[in-house]
Amino acid sequence: MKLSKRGEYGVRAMIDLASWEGRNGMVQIKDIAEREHIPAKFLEQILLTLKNAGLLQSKMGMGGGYYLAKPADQINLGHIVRVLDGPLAPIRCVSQMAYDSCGCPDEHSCGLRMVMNDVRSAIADVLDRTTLADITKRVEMAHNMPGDTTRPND
Amino acid sequence: MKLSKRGEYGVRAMIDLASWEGRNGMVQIKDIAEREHIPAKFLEQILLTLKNAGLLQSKMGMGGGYYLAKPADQINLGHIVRVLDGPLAPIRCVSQMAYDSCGCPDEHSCGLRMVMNDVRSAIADVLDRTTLADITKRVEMAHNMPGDTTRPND
DNA sequence: CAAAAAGTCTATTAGAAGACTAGACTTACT
DNA sequence: AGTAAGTCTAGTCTTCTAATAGACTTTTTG
Repeated sequence: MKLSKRGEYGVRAMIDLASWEGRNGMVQIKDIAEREHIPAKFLEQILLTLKNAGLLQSKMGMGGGYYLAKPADQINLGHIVRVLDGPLAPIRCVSQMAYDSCGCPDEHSCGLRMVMNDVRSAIADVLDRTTLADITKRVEMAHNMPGDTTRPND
Repeated sequence: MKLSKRGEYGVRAMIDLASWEGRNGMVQIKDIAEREHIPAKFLEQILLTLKNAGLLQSKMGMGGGYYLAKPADQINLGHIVRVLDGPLAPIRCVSQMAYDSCGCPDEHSCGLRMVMNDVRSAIADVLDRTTLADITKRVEMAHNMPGDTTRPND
């Protein structure tokens, strides 16, 4: 159940980009790489993928860089993660974007499928409802008031 | 965000085992392997792991086999998946059982961490609340009444 | 126009993880 | 003794991950 480095770096970069929205959001790869501690060449690939998926735009040449293709409140994390890490579904037989039979005799009465469908929904609920704007807002709040914003479990 | 084959096979096998609870729940590896279409040698390893984790018990020799170490309503899927696939957390900095710093300057105000913590909770909520007994009940119900028990998305 | 500063694109690679497979060994029943 | 189970260790083959390298294109600016 884990997010790859590509996914992690991609989301980090998008959050970084979102934080520059408004005040001329043009940002260079190497600046993001430095701030977020991401290998620049790897980040390059990731941002390109995100661009091809329509989530980013860019400008070449001096003074160029990347910027969000849409306002931060219209980009959700589900989209970003799907582009970089593939389907959210833990198992292909409950995925819409990459459905594949898991070979059980009757999907309708497959116990594993029922639960994994619930898991998929739970993940998608969180990720699809959370926009980059939501995150920058939460980060903002965490800076203002100390106290735990997360509760590690598991 | 995906479940490995080990995890998938393990859960399938446990559900299979649970369905034999009561009527002398002793089942052989190769029977499970056949019913669930799992390579027998691979399943062997998986069941052994599950046994060492205290979720299964077994008996050697003729007439032997595996059976649940506890009643089906006291075994939840979260436990099974953690044993076979490791932490549910998508990223190590929100995992209790395998915490590791993700290297961000301040975890308290890390946007990625906040969201991934929500995801972890969402996954754990589903998996930790669902027992093998719940599943066999749902499967039972699905057999009785047709109609969709799942709603594929994503 | 040349140089520099950006992004673009393709290929390669070292290592790890995933998904098995093989085979020898142990225990228990008949 | 023989057979039917589970136990345990190791090995293999393939795919994926996480980079890295390097050549190329576009744009600005001196």
